[in-house]
Amino acid sequence: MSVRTGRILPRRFYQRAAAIVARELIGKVLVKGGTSGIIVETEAYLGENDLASHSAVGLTKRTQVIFGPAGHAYVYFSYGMHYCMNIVAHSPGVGDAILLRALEPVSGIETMRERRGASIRDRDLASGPGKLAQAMGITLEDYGHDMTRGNFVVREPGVETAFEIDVTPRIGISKSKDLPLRFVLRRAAI
DNA sequence: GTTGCGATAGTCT
DNA sequence: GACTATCGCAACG
Repeated sequence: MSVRTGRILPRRFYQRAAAIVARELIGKVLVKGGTSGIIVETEAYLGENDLASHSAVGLTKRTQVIFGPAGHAYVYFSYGMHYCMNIVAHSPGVGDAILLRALEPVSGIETMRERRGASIRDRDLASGPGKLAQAMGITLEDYGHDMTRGNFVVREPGVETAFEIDVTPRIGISKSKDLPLRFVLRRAAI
């Protein structure tokens, strides 16, 4: 099954504040190899002044990429068992990033099921940060990858459709938890 | 449908 | 040595 998609999002798309990029990533298509999915949930992390952000601890070996140029992948290992996928935003030195929290699978669904488990339902294949990374086969090997090149990119959707975006506080953090920086594609009423 | 909890390892203090 | 940008399962209703 082939799925029509539009152009790769250019570097300048990412060279803006994380909150704006996070909102505009909703409805775009994450593509890696033969797998792809519509981005339906993101969170913005705002750099050094945002205590919930990894960049708040400053420049370390782990956080180097967040302080680099926009449009690169920041992947980290969490809770001893999950990878989480972020894309760096804004300008070098700022430390902005967007966490990709959930996808709606589009293609390569059988590949995703091989990675996630044979009995997993489509809607649960990538319905969380750790699940998204597992379904797409994202690991530390993707740390620093340029998301405007290669076979791991974000594209415009093939067909533009109207949708609404809900904005809520971020999930699973203990600091700065009240900021409205989580963006969710609102499913059309069935 | 919901809530509660244990697993597990890298990173920083 | 504490903490974590999580998940899946088990128990319940």
